[in-house]
Amino acid sequence: MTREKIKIKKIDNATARQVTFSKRRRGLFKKAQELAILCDADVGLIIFSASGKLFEYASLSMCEILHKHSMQLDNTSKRGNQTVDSLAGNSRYAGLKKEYDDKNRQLRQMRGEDLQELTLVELMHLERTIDIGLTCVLERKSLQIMEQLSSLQQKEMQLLEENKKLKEKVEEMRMVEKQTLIDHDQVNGFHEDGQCASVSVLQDCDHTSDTSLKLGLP
Amino acid sequence: MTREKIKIKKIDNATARQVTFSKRRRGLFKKAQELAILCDADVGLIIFSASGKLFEYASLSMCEILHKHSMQLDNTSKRGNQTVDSLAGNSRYAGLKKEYDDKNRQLRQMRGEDLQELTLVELMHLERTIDIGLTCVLERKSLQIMEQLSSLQQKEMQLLEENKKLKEKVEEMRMVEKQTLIDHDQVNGFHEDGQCASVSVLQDCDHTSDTSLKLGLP
DNA sequence: AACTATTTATAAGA
DNA sequence: TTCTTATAAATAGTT
Repeated sequence: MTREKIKIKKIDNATARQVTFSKRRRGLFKKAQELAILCDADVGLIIFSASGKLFEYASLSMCEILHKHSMQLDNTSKRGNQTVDSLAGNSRYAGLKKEYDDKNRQLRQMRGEDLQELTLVELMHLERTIDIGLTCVLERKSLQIMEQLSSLQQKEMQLLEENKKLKEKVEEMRMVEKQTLIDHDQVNGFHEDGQCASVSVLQDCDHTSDTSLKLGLP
Repeated sequence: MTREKIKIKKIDNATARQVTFSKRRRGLFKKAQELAILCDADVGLIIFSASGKLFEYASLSMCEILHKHSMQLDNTSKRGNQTVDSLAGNSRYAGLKKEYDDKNRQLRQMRGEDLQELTLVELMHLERTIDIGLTCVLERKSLQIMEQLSSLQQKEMQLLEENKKLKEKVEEMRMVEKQTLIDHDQVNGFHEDGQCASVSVLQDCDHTSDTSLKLGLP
Protein backbone atom coordinates (compact mmCIF):
# COMPACT_ATOMS: atom_id res chain seq x y z
CA MET A 1 0.00 0.00 0.00
CA THR A 2 2.55 2.43 -0.87
CA ARG A 3 5.23 3.18 -3.39
CA GLU A 4 3.11 1.17 -5.69
CA LYS A 5 -0.18 -0.60 -5.44
CA ILE A 6 0.15 -4.38 -5.40
CA LYS A 7 -2.22 -7.16 -6.29
CA ILE A 8 -3.25 -9.42 -3.46
CA LYS A 9 -1.74 -12.66 -4.65
CA LYS A 10 1.17 -14.77 -3.43
CA ILE A 11 4.42 -12.81 -3.73
CA ASP A 12 6.69 -14.67 -6.10
CA ASN A 13 10.05 -13.51 -4.83
CA ALA A 14 10.82 -15.49 -1.68
CA THR A 15 12.89 -12.78 -0.07
CA ALA A 16 10.34 -10.07 -0.74
CA ARG A 17 7.67 -12.44 0.60
CA GLN A 18 9.60 -12.96 3.80
CA VAL A 19 10.10 -9.22 4.25
CA THR A 20 6.47 -8.46 3.63
CA PHE A 21 5.48 -11.24 6.02
CA SER A 22 7.57 -9.67 8.73
CA LYS A 23 6.19 -6.20 8.21
CA ARG A 24 2.56 -7.12 7.79
CA ARG A 25 2.65 -9.55 10.68
CA ARG A 26 3.71 -6.79 13.02
CA GLY A 27 1.07 -4.52 11.54
CA LEU A 28 -1.60 -7.14 12.07
CA PHE A 29 -0.58 -7.74 15.68
CA LYS A 30 -0.70 -4.03 16.35
CA LYS A 31 -4.15 -3.70 14.82
CA ALA A 32 -5.38 -6.71 16.74
CA GLN A 33 -4.18 -5.23 19.98
CA GLU A 34 -5.71 -1.87 19.18
CA LEU A 35 -9.06 -3.48 18.47
CA ALA A 36 -8.92 -5.36 21.75
CA ILE A 37 -8.13 -2.24 23.74
CA LEU A 38 -10.32 0.29 21.92
CA CYS A 39 -13.41 -1.88 21.78
CA ASP A 40 -12.96 -4.02 24.88
CA ALA A 41 -12.90 -7.14 22.74
CA ASP A 42 -11.13 -10.44 23.25
CA VAL A 43 -8.85 -11.18 20.33
CA GLY A 44 -6.76 -14.17 19.46
CA LEU A 45 -4.51 -14.21 16.41
CA ILE A 46 -2.55 -17.21 15.24
CA ILE A 47 -0.16 -17.01 12.32
CA PHE A 48 1.96 -19.72 10.78
CA SER A 49 4.65 -18.64 8.36
CA ALA A 50 5.00 -20.61 5.15
CA SER A 51 7.89 -22.42 6.81
CA GLY A 52 5.62 -23.45 9.69
CA LYS A 53 6.83 -21.11 12.40
CA LEU A 54 4.16 -20.02 14.86
CA PHE A 55 3.42 -16.44 15.82
CA GLU A 56 0.54 -15.58 18.07
CA TYR A 57 -1.14 -12.69 19.82
CA ALA A 58 -3.92 -12.88 22.39
CA SER A 59 -5.55 -10.11 24.37
CA LEU A 60 -6.15 -12.57 27.19
CA SER A 61 -4.22 -15.79 27.27
CA MET A 62 -4.59 -17.82 24.10
CA CYS A 63 -5.92 -20.60 26.29
CA GLU A 64 -8.83 -18.51 27.45
CA ILE A 65 -9.58 -17.35 23.92
CA LEU A 66 -9.60 -20.88 22.60
CA HIS A 67 -11.74 -22.04 25.46
CA LYS A 68 -14.31 -19.33 24.83
CA HIS A 69 -14.17 -20.28 21.18
CA SER A 70 -14.88 -23.90 21.99
CA MET A 71 -17.82 -22.97 24.17
CA GLN A 72 -19.28 -20.88 21.37
CA LEU A 73 -18.91 -23.74 18.91
CA ASP A 74 -20.67 -26.07 21.29
CA ASN A 75 -23.54 -23.63 21.65
CA THR A 76 -23.98 -23.13 17.94
CA SER A 77 -23.31 -26.68 16.82
CA LYS A 78 -26.13 -28.00 18.97
CA ARG A 79 -28.52 -26.90 16.25
CA GLY A 80 -27.28 -29.35 13.65
CA ASN A 81 -23.91 -29.17 11.98
CA GLN A 82 -21.73 -31.01 14.44
CA THR A 83 -19.18 -31.26 11.70
CA VAL A 84 -17.09 -28.49 13.19
CA ASP A 85 -16.55 -30.30 16.45
CA SER A 86 -16.15 -33.58 14.70
CA LEU A 87 -13.46 -32.24 12.44
CA ALA A 88 -11.68 -30.69 15.38
CA GLY A 89 -11.40 -34.27 16.51
CA ASN A 90 -12.83 -33.75 19.90
CA SER A 91 -14.93 -36.52 21.23
CA ARG A 92 -12.53 -36.23 24.14
CA TYR A 93 -13.09 -32.52 24.45
CA ALA A 94 -16.83 -32.78 23.90
CA GLY A 95 -17.09 -35.47 26.56
CA LEU A 96 -15.19 -33.42 29.08
CA LYS A 97 -17.22 -30.38 28.13
CA LYS A 98 -20.40 -32.27 28.89
CA GLU A 99 -19.12 -33.31 32.29
CA TYR A 100 -17.92 -29.79 32.96
CA ASP A 101 -21.33 -28.35 32.14
CA ASP A 102 -22.95 -30.93 34.38
CA LYS A 103 -20.68 -30.16 37.33
CA ASN A 104 -21.14 -26.49 36.76
CA ARG A 105 -24.91 -26.86 36.79
CA GLN A 106 -24.80 -28.88 40.00
CA LEU A 107 -22.55 -26.30 41.57
CA ARG A 108 -24.83 -23.45 40.55
CA GLN A 109 -27.82 -25.25 41.93
CA MET A 110 -26.07 -25.87 45.23
CA ARG A 111 -25.46 -22.15 45.34
CA GLY A 112 -29.17 -21.59 44.86
CA GLU A 113 -29.07 -20.58 41.18
CA ASP A 114 -31.02 -22.05 38.25
CA LEU A 115 -33.55 -23.70 40.52
CA GLN A 116 -36.62 -22.98 38.40
CA GLU A 117 -36.09 -26.11 36.31
CA LEU A 118 -36.21 -28.44 39.30
CA THR A 119 -39.22 -30.39 40.53
CA LEU A 120 -40.25 -30.49 44.16
CA VAL A 121 -38.69 -33.90 44.64
CA GLU A 122 -35.42 -32.74 43.09
CA LEU A 123 -35.48 -29.66 45.31
CA MET A 124 -35.86 -31.83 48.39
CA HIS A 125 -32.94 -34.01 47.29
CA LEU A 126 -30.88 -30.87 46.73
CA GLU A 127 -31.84 -29.51 50.14
CA ARG A 128 -30.71 -32.73 51.77
CA THR A 129 -27.40 -32.72 49.86
CA ILE A 130 -26.71 -29.12 50.83
CA ASP A 131 -27.75 -29.76 54.41
CA ILE A 132 -25.34 -32.67 54.68
CA GLY A 133 -22.60 -30.53 53.19
CA LEU A 134 -23.32 -27.74 55.61
CA THR A 135 -23.22 -30.15 58.53
CA CYS A 136 -19.83 -31.46 57.42
CA VAL A 137 -18.47 -27.95 56.99
CA LEU A 138 -19.74 -26.94 60.42
CA GLU A 139 -18.19 -30.04 61.95
CA ARG A 140 -14.90 -29.37 60.24
CA LYS A 141 -15.05 -25.75 61.31
CA SER A 142 -15.70 -26.74 64.92
CA LEU A 143 -12.81 -29.16 64.79
CA GLN A 144 -10.53 -26.45 63.40
CA ILE A 145 -11.64 -24.01 66.06
CA MET A 146 -11.14 -26.58 68.82
CA GLU A 147 -7.69 -27.40 67.49
CA GLN A 148 -6.71 -23.78 67.34
CA LEU A 149 -8.12 -23.15 70.83
CA SER A 150 -6.30 -26.18 72.19
CA SER A 151 -3.10 -25.09 70.52
CA LEU A 152 -3.42 -21.59 71.90
CA GLN A 153 -4.17 -22.89 75.39
CA GLN A 154 -1.13 -25.10 75.25
CA LYS A 155 1.01 -22.17 74.20
CA GLU A 156 -0.47 -20.12 77.00
CA MET A 157 0.42 -22.82 79.48
CA GLN A 158 3.95 -23.02 78.20
CA LEU A 159 4.30 -19.29 78.34
CA LEU A 160 2.92 -19.17 81.86
CA GLU A 161 5.34 -21.88 82.90
CA GLU A 162 8.19 -20.02 81.25
CA ASN A 163 7.06 -16.86 82.92
CA LYS A 164 7.06 -18.52 86.28
CA LYS A 165 10.56 -19.87 85.77
CA LEU A 166 11.78 -16.48 84.68
CA LYS A 167 10.30 -14.85 87.74
CA GLU A 168 12.04 -17.39 89.95
CA LYS A 169 15.24 -16.77 88.05
CA VAL A 170 14.90 -13.02 88.53
CA GLU A 171 14.20 -13.49 92.21
CA GLU A 172 17.20 -15.79 92.52
CA MET A 173 19.38 -13.28 90.73
CA ARG A 174 18.25 -10.53 93.02
CA MET A 175 19.20 -12.66 95.96
CA VAL A 176 22.57 -13.52 94.40
CA GLU A 177 23.24 -9.88 93.61
CA LYS A 178 22.25 -8.86 97.09
CA GLN A 179 24.51 -11.52 98.59
CA THR A 180 27.31 -10.46 96.25
CA LEU A 181 27.02 -6.90 97.38
CA ILE A 182 27.01 -8.01 100.96
CA ASP A 183 30.04 -10.24 100.32
CA HIS A 184 31.70 -7.40 98.47
CA ASP A 185 31.03 -5.04 101.29
CA GLN A 186 32.41 -7.54 103.70
CA VAL A 187 35.55 -8.38 101.67
CA ASN A 188 36.37 -4.88 100.43
CA GLY A 189 35.15 -1.45 101.33
CA PHE A 190 32.40 -0.26 98.91
CA HIS A 191 34.16 0.04 95.49
CA GLU A 192 35.35 -2.52 92.89
CA ASP A 193 33.42 -4.03 89.90
CA GLY A 194 30.36 -6.32 89.73
CA GLN A 195 31.37 -7.55 86.25
CA CYS A 196 31.33 -11.23 87.14
CA ALA A 197 27.73 -11.13 88.32
CA SER A 198 26.69 -9.18 85.24
CA VAL A 199 28.14 -11.79 82.90
CA SER A 200 26.31 -14.56 84.64
CA VAL A 201 23.04 -12.66 84.30
CA LEU A 202 23.55 -12.16 80.57
CA GLN A 203 24.19 -15.84 80.00
CA ASP A 204 21.00 -16.78 81.75
CA CYS A 205 19.09 -14.28 79.65
CA ASP A 206 20.42 -15.81 76.44
CA HIS A 207 19.34 -19.24 77.53
CA THR A 208 15.77 -18.29 78.32
CA SER A 209 15.57 -16.33 75.08
CA ASP A 210 16.38 -19.49 73.10
CA THR A 211 13.62 -21.41 74.84
CA SER A 212 11.00 -18.78 74.11
CA LEU A 213 11.96 -18.71 70.42
CA LYS A 214 11.07 -22.37 70.11
CA LEU A 215 7.54 -21.51 71.20
CA GLY A 216 7.15 -18.85 68.54
CA LEU A 217 4.21 -18.81 66.14
CA PRO A 218 4.63 -20.86 62.96
CA MET B 1 -5.78 7.37 11.37
CA THR B 2 -8.12 10.03 10.32
CA ARG B 3 -9.98 13.20 11.17
CA GLU B 4 -8.18 13.20 14.46
CA LYS B 5 -5.61 11.04 16.10
CA ILE B 6 -6.96 8.93 18.95
CA LYS B 7 -5.34 7.42 21.99
CA ILE B 8 -5.38 3.66 22.16
CA LYS B 9 -7.57 3.16 25.21
CA LYS B 10 -11.08 1.84 25.67
CA ILE B 11 -13.57 4.08 23.87
CA ASP B 12 -15.94 5.53 26.44
CA ASN B 13 -18.99 6.11 24.29
CA ALA B 14 -20.70 2.77 23.77
CA THR B 15 -22.13 3.62 20.38
CA ALA B 16 -18.84 4.93 19.05
CA ARG B 17 -17.15 1.84 20.44
CA GLN B 18 -19.55 -0.43 18.61
CA VAL B 19 -19.07 1.45 15.34
CA THR B 20 -15.31 1.38 15.66
CA PHE B 21 -15.46 -2.31 16.49
CA SER B 22 -17.37 -2.97 13.31
CA LYS B 23 -15.01 -0.97 11.14
CA ARG B 24 -11.77 -2.20 12.60
CA ARG B 25 -12.93 -5.77 12.73
CA ARG B 26 -13.50 -5.72 8.99
CA GLY B 27 -10.15 -4.04 8.51
CA LEU B 28 -8.41 -6.66 10.60
CA PHE B 29 -10.05 -9.51 8.74
CA LYS B 30 -9.00 -8.00 5.44
CA LYS B 31 -5.42 -7.57 6.58
CA ALA B 32 -5.34 -11.10 7.93
CA GLN B 33 -6.53 -12.46 4.63
CA GLU B 34 -4.02 -10.36 2.68
CA LEU B 35 -1.20 -11.64 4.84
CA ALA B 36 -2.33 -15.21 4.30
CA ILE B 37 -2.47 -14.79 0.52
CA LEU B 38 0.55 -12.58 -0.05
CA CYS B 39 2.90 -14.53 2.15
CA ASP B 40 1.44 -18.01 1.88
CA ALA B 41 0.82 -18.09 5.62
CA ASP B 42 -1.85 -19.83 7.66
CA VAL B 43 -3.80 -17.34 9.70
CA GLY B 44 -6.53 -17.77 12.30
CA LEU B 45 -8.24 -14.80 13.86
CA ILE B 46 -10.77 -15.06 16.66
CA ILE B 47 -12.60 -12.01 17.94
CA PHE B 48 -15.17 -11.77 20.71
CA SER B 49 -17.09 -8.53 20.97
CA ALA B 50 -17.52 -7.06 24.43
CA SER B 51 -21.00 -8.56 24.40
CA GLY B 52 -19.54 -12.00 23.76
CA LYS B 53 -20.40 -12.46 20.10
CA LEU B 54 -17.88 -14.49 18.12
CA PHE B 55 -16.29 -13.42 14.83
CA GLU B 56 -13.62 -15.48 13.20
CA TYR B 57 -11.47 -15.67 10.12
CA ALA B 58 -9.26 -18.53 9.10
CA SER B 59 -7.25 -18.96 5.94
CA LEU B 60 -7.75 -22.70 6.20
CA SER B 61 -10.51 -23.99 8.40
CA MET B 62 -10.28 -22.78 11.97
CA CYS B 63 -10.08 -26.40 13.04
CA GLU B 64 -6.93 -26.98 11.05
CA ILE B 65 -5.40 -23.80 12.42
CA LEU B 66 -6.21 -24.76 16.00
CA HIS B 67 -4.93 -28.24 15.41
CA LYS B 68 -1.62 -26.96 14.09
CA HIS B 69 -1.49 -24.56 17.02
CA SER B 70 -1.97 -27.34 19.56
CA MET B 71 0.74 -29.40 17.90
CA GLN B 72 3.14 -26.49 18.06
CA LEU B 73 2.41 -25.80 21.72
CA ASP B 74 2.78 -29.42 22.68
CA ASN B 75 5.99 -29.72 20.69
CA THR B 76 7.57 -26.67 22.24
CA SER B 77 6.37 -27.21 25.80
CA LYS B 78 7.42 -30.84 25.94
CA ARG B 79 10.45 -32.17 24.18
CA GLY B 80 9.31 -35.78 24.37
CA ASN B 81 7.22 -37.06 21.49
CA GLN B 82 3.78 -37.10 23.07
CA THR B 83 2.12 -37.56 19.71
CA VAL B 84 -1.05 -38.95 21.21
CA ASP B 85 -1.81 -35.77 23.10
CA SER B 86 -0.60 -33.69 20.22
CA LEU B 87 -2.87 -35.35 17.73
CA ALA B 88 -5.78 -34.99 20.10
CA GLY B 89 -4.81 -31.36 19.79
CA ASN B 90 -5.37 -30.01 23.16
CA SER B 91 -4.18 -26.96 24.85
CA ARG B 92 -7.91 -26.46 24.63
CA TYR B 93 -8.49 -29.73 26.41
CA ALA B 94 -5.94 -28.98 29.09
CA GLY B 95 -7.54 -25.62 29.80
CA LEU B 96 -10.98 -27.14 30.12
CA LYS B 97 -9.61 -29.94 32.25
CA LYS B 98 -8.21 -27.41 34.67
CA GLU B 99 -11.52 -25.62 34.96
CA TYR B 100 -13.35 -28.91 35.30
CA ASP B 101 -11.10 -29.98 38.16
CA ASP B 102 -11.67 -26.66 39.83
CA LYS B 103 -15.45 -26.87 39.58
CA ASN B 104 -15.36 -30.43 40.77
CA ARG B 105 -13.30 -29.49 43.81
CA GLN B 106 -15.69 -26.68 44.64
CA LEU B 107 -18.63 -29.02 44.29
CA ARG B 108 -17.06 -31.65 46.52
CA GLN B 109 -16.28 -29.06 49.15
CA MET B 110 -19.85 -27.80 49.09
CA ARG B 111 -20.91 -31.38 49.70
CA GLY B 112 -18.61 -31.46 52.70
CA GLU B 113 -15.79 -33.49 51.15
CA ASP B 114 -12.08 -32.63 50.91
CA LEU B 115 -12.33 -30.04 53.64
CA GLN B 116 -9.04 -30.87 55.35
CA GLU B 117 -7.06 -28.60 53.04
CA LEU B 118 -9.11 -25.52 53.93
CA THR B 119 -8.20 -22.90 56.48
CA LEU B 120 -10.65 -21.65 59.08
CA VAL B 121 -11.32 -18.50 57.06
CA GLU B 122 -11.97 -20.53 53.92
CA LEU B 123 -14.29 -22.80 55.86
CA MET B 124 -16.27 -19.84 57.07
CA HIS B 125 -16.58 -18.53 53.51
CA LEU B 126 -17.74 -21.94 52.38
CA GLU B 127 -20.26 -22.12 55.19
CA ARG B 128 -21.71 -18.79 54.12
CA THR B 129 -21.90 -19.85 50.46
CA ILE B 130 -23.66 -23.07 51.36
CA ASP B 131 -25.97 -21.28 53.75
CA ILE B 132 -27.03 -18.83 51.06
CA GLY B 133 -27.59 -21.72 48.66
CA LEU B 134 -29.65 -23.57 51.24
CA THR B 135 -31.77 -20.48 51.87
CA CYS B 136 -32.47 -20.13 48.14
CA VAL B 137 -33.36 -23.79 47.81
CA LEU B 138 -35.69 -23.60 50.81
CA GLU B 139 -37.36 -20.52 49.38
CA ARG B 140 -37.80 -22.18 46.02
CA LYS B 141 -39.12 -25.30 47.73
CA SER B 142 -41.64 -23.30 49.75
CA LEU B 143 -42.78 -21.55 46.61
CA GLN B 144 -43.21 -24.88 44.85
CA ILE B 145 -45.11 -26.34 47.78
CA MET B 146 -47.38 -23.31 48.01
CA GLU B 147 -48.07 -23.49 44.29
CA GLN B 148 -48.87 -27.17 44.43
CA LEU B 149 -51.05 -26.73 47.53
CA SER B 150 -52.90 -23.87 45.93
CA SER B 151 -53.37 -25.86 42.75
CA LEU B 152 -54.65 -28.89 44.67
CA GLN B 153 -57.02 -26.80 46.75
CA GLN B 154 -58.45 -25.25 43.61
CA LYS B 155 -58.98 -28.68 42.10
CA GLU B 156 -60.59 -29.85 45.32
CA MET B 157 -63.00 -26.93 45.23
CA GLN B 158 -63.89 -27.66 41.62
CA LEU B 159 -64.44 -31.31 42.36
CA LEU B 160 -66.58 -30.56 45.40
CA GLU B 161 -68.67 -28.18 43.34
CA GLU B 162 -69.03 -30.76 40.59
CA ASN B 163 -69.92 -33.37 43.16
CA LYS B 164 -72.60 -31.18 44.61
CA LYS B 165 -74.13 -30.55 41.19
CA LEU B 166 -74.06 -34.24 40.37
CA LYS B 167 -75.78 -35.10 43.63
CA GLU B 168 -78.50 -32.56 42.89
CA LYS B 169 -78.86 -33.97 39.41
CA VAL B 170 -79.13 -37.50 40.76
CA GLU B 171 -81.75 -36.40 43.25
CA GLU B 172 -83.64 -34.61 40.49
CA MET B 173 -83.50 -37.67 38.28
CA ARG B 174 -84.85 -39.80 41.09
CA MET B 175 -87.75 -37.41 41.52
CA VAL B 176 -88.43 -37.37 37.77
CA GLU B 177 -88.26 -41.14 37.60
CA LYS B 178 -90.61 -41.42 40.55
CA GLN B 179 -93.03 -38.99 38.88
CA THR B 180 -92.73 -40.93 35.60
CA LEU B 181 -93.70 -44.15 37.34
CA ILE B 182 -96.63 -42.36 38.95
CA ASP B 183 -97.62 -40.90 35.58
CA HIS B 184 -97.23 -44.36 34.04
CA ASP B 185 -99.53 -45.77 36.63
CA GLN B 186 -101.99 -42.96 35.94
CA VAL B 187 -101.76 -43.54 32.15
CA ASN B 188 -102.30 -47.22 32.64
CA GLY B 189 -105.33 -46.27 34.69
CA PHE B 190 -106.37 -43.56 32.16
CA HIS B 191 -104.41 -42.52 28.94
CA GLU B 192 -101.59 -39.98 27.91
CA ASP B 193 -97.88 -40.69 27.17
CA GLY B 194 -94.80 -39.79 29.32
CA GLN B 195 -92.44 -39.63 26.31
CA CYS B 196 -92.00 -35.91 26.46
CA ALA B 197 -90.77 -35.99 30.09
CA SER B 198 -88.24 -38.75 29.30
CA VAL B 199 -86.73 -36.77 26.50
CA SER B 200 -86.34 -33.75 28.74
CA VAL B 201 -84.44 -35.82 31.29
CA LEU B 202 -82.00 -37.08 28.66
CA GLN B 203 -81.29 -33.59 27.45
CA ASP B 204 -80.50 -32.41 30.93
CA CYS B 205 -78.15 -35.33 31.42
CA ASP B 206 -76.25 -34.45 28.27
CA HIS B 207 -75.86 -30.91 29.43
CA THR B 208 -74.29 -31.76 32.80
CA SER B 209 -72.04 -34.27 31.10
CA ASP B 210 -70.63 -31.51 28.91
CA THR B 211 -69.96 -29.33 31.93
CA SER B 212 -68.05 -32.07 33.74
CA LEU B 213 -65.86 -32.61 30.69
CA LYS B 214 -64.77 -29.00 30.71
CA LEU B 215 -63.59 -29.41 34.30
CA GLY B 216 -61.52 -32.47 33.48
CA LEU B 217 -57.87 -32.85 34.50
CA PRO B 218 -55.33 -31.28 32.10
C1' DA C 1 -24.22 3.71 5.53
C1' DA C 2 -21.54 7.40 3.13
C1' DC C 3 -18.10 10.99 3.18
C1' DT C 4 -13.48 12.87 3.77
C1' DA C 5 -9.59 14.88 6.13
C1' DT C 6 -6.04 12.72 8.31
C1' DT C 7 -3.39 9.24 10.21
C1' DT C 8 -1.32 4.76 9.44
C1' DA C 9 0.56 1.08 7.03
C1' DT C 10 3.63 -0.32 3.90
C1' DA C 11 6.25 -1.32 -1.02
C1' DA C 12 10.24 -0.34 -2.87
C1' DG C 13 14.68 1.22 -2.43
C1' DA C 14 18.84 1.98 0.26
C1' DT D 1 16.86 -6.39 9.45
C1' DT D 2 16.11 -1.48 9.63
C1' DC D 3 15.35 3.16 7.76
C1' DT D 4 13.33 6.17 4.50
C1' DT D 5 9.74 7.90 1.82
C1' DA D 6 6.14 8.17 -1.52
C1' DT D 7 1.84 6.47 -1.74
C1' DA D 8 -2.12 3.33 -0.78
C1' DA D 9 -5.25 2.10 2.77
C1' DA D 10 -7.65 2.60 6.97
C1' DT D 11 -10.43 5.11 9.69
C1' DA D 12 -12.45 9.08 13.35
C1' DG D 13 -15.61 12.23 13.28
C1' DT D 14 -19.32 14.03 10.79
C1' DT D 15 -23.53 13.93 8.12
